Amino acid sequence: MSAEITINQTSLPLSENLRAVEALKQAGALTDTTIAAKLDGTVIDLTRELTTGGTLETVDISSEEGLNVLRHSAAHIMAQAVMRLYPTAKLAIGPTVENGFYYDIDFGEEAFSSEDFKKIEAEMKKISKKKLPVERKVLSREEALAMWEEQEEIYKVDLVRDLPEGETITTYSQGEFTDLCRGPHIQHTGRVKFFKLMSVAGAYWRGDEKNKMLTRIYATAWPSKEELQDYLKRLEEAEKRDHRKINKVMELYHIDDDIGKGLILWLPNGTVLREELERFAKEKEFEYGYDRVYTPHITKENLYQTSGHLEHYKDSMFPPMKMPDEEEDYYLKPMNCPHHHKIFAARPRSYRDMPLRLSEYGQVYRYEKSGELAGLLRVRGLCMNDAHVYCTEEQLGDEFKRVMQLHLDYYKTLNLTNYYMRLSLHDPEKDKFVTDHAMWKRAEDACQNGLDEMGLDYKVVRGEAAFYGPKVDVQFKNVVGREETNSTNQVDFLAAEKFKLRYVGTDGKEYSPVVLHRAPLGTHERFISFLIEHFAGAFPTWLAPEQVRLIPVGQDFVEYARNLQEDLRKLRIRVTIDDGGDSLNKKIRNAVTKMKVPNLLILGAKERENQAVTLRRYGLNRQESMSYEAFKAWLLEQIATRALPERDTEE
RNA sequence: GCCAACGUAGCUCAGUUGGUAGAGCAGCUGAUUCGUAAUCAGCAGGUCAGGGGUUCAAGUCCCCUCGUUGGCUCCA
Repeated sequence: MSAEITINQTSLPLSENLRAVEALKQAGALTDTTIAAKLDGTVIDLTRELTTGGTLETVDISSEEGLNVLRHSAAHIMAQAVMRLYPTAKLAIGPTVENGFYYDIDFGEEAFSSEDFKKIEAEMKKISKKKLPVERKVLSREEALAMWEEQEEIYKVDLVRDLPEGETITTYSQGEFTDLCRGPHIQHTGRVKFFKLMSVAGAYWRGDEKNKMLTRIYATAWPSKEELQDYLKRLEEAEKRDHRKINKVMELYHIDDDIGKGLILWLPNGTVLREELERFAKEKEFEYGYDRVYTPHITKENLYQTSGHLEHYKDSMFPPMKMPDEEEDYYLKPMNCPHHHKIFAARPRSYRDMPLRLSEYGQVYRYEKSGELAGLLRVRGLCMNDAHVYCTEEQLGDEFKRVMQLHLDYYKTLNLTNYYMRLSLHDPEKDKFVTDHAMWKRAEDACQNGLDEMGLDYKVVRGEAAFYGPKVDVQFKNVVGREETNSTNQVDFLAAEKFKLRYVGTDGKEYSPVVLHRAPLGTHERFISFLIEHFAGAFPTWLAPEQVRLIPVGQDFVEYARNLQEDLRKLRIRVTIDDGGDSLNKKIRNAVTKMKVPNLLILGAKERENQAVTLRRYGLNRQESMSYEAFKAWLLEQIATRALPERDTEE
């Protein structure tokens, strides 16, 4: 027996309708496993939810979940199309991901590339047109194994073998195609009409480097043509904001083959961004009671033996430098921590020194694998907004919160909101972590309580902690959807032991300090790549490589412009004059579309007579005439307060 | 590092079945001196990433190297 529940809107949660299902069930009217709910024309099999014993109240199929079902079904259709065209291919897994889905496939000896997308899409369209009904079957473990073994679907066999005892094994079939799947699925293949194969990539079976590399096909699917087109349009728009694209026009940095991949040459414009950020950090850190230090870029081997980095992270360090007349090797430093620890240990410390906060924009080098490098996002030479806070265990909670507050200050000034916080705790099962569980617990509580007391949202991840302690990472999603850690705040109670860090307490006895590692502004490289995309290159005045551009309407007014330029430069304003032969229109166009200069001053007879300027700000439609003195005051205020750009329309 | 794709002028890209390189923008020169998003004309610019091979002939086909991109793995 089967039943269908019909609702009118995709966006409407199903819980109310599900209540009705439950009522029917209790009345004994529904006993079979083929109950389906109709979701805006798309029929979804709710069997899984109904048969796994969970209460129906917990199943809230919002439109987003409906999309997932659609996409998962699209993955099946793609797999079916692939099997028709490549009968010897072996299927692995095909889950949904944000905005789409993928399927991992072993094509064996056959070469596969995006050239083949067209014929797969054509075959998928055929399958869709046939409106093949999707059927669910429950199999015993033996039946399932026998079926996949016969078809030599080795990955499916592997998957079935790994299913936990007692798990119901289900398959979904459409036409000649059957796949191992939990469901739920749409009722027939005709529901999937709007899809596009996006890219092909390699992926290790089960995500393990030692396993065979399979071919992963990424694709997207949507309920309507409009939504599909919208999505593709959004991707296109996002690509325009890609920091590598904007860099080409704004000339911020350069990577040169002769210098090496992942090694950044900062051009004058990019250097301004670095220096302004650094200035900002110095001011903030001064307010928060940090002391600045400088440390060398290389160090003797022994230091990294002490720190444990040579043991844990040797692979991502540049190889050692052999010295002709010294026995010990030198390394380029991959992090600043040990250097700062040595500053702490440079003289005896007392509780009166605590908390000691040492900060540095520290240059480090990491030998990232070549395939992992990406523009400014992943590089081999990076400059870190680093600092270490040495405090007593009693101070830990407050210091932790203070660091988090510093993060929030930065984000507020830069108008960053597209992030989430991730609290990484240790996994007691794994031996990667030190064994002092009481210590871990105290440190983890300090973090968690700190976050809670500050009312911050965060996600807890077990087993992601550093080997020396728990941490809070702030994850940002960049414009093309890649998620990266941009800031970090880590508790370290191992450093004291390793580096023999001690302070004398009020009772004259020696104690170990707790160390906080923190980098709210991450590294210049990654943070700036993120800022370029965040502002789409149209930086606030305080950060903009070019803060003001003077545009005389004709040659007669160049001299007036020069006078203003000279005056503004005395105020440390980054100002240029466009005195070229272009038309006024062209000059404005250049200033707006290329460097996205936040402030343009149009200078002609009117302005010169009144010692005035006409201000045209980036992103604002109106422009304003004012006295030069008034403009200066306004500009300095903008810079001093690190004012955010204003916009007339959402970009 | 692995899988795949790509690499033509500073940038964005054309370049048919192999017959020895082309446009727009940028640059330079000249004219224009302009009041709010591209003034006109001319000039110059390339060992087609590098190396090897097939061929009478290679930007086009094959191999290797380097680099870039999308993923995977990694990310102190």
